[in-house]
Amino acid sequence: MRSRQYSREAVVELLRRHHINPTHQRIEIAHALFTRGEHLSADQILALVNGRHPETSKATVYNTLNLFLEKKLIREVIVDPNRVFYDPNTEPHHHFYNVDTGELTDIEADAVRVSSLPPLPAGMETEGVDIIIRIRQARAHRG
Amino acid sequence: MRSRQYSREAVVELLRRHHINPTHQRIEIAHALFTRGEHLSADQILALVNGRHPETSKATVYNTLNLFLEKKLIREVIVDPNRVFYDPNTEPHHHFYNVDTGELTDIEADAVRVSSLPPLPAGMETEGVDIIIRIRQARAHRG
DNA sequence: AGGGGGATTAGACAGAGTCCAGATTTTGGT
DNA sequence: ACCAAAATCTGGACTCTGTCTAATCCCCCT
Repeated sequence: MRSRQYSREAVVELLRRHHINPTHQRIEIAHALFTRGEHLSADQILALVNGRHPETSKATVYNTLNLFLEKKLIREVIVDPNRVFYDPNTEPHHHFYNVDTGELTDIEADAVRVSSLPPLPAGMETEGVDIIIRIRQARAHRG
Repeated sequence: MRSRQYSREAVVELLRRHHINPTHQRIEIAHALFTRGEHLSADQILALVNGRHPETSKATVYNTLNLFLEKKLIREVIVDPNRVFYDPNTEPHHHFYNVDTGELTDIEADAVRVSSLPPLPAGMETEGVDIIIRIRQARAHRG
């Protein structure tokens, strides 16, 4: 998933597979997320897509990201109180969160084993398990 | 931790133990959190504290909660993109998050076992591990 | 060419949280 | 008790993320 290069055609294909009508803006937004392969905030995406001169409005970026979420093309990561990160990697996986820098790093799902999940409340089902390991510069390495 | 009754004196004692100067407002805010024993948002706390007539400003509620966090009297739970929840339980534990209702429920730490933590990036140390199990009404039980 | 529906837009709006400068309370020394 | 200094609290303006709305645009179909 790391920073693979996606052609515009490949992105169109990807959108189609997820039943998303591939418009210009949607292609650009998906392209930004998938070729970067990184966790990006809506703001960062807005900036990326409008690199040289404005092409896509704020409203469209938000609409599109929510559409992508709904169609399960991407995932959201809620870890920073200030903003949501969007993650092009929908495989089950977890995250390191650097509390000093705000940087997010993937942890492969099978690098962590969670045993003995507690019983769910009656009539409930699991939608997903998020594990966030908050890390920081070790004391010995700090000023 | 569930909804124990705290006297004002007990709260003052608690604050002192955490090296927090116990002012009126701080006592009221801590009292609200600890006798409820629940996850509350800043907004909910503001409303609770100002029950009958205004006593504490929004700025003070935010300042105080951040002070409590710093002094590790409480913990924050980041799970809802719209607001932060403050948790009076600082024992290691995890959460069920009902995505339909926004309700948070504790999971005792030893009800979950995480084995084989991946290696941390060099020079980093763990600050904490948050596990959030997102749950919803099971299909069979939905409309 | 004309019409219809989905997509996009700018800008107003909403809500959480921060900042600031002035007012108030607390503290400590005498 | 009194005063000054320090700490705390306050309202209100402000910022930032995200949503809403009404108008416009674009594209396909006939």
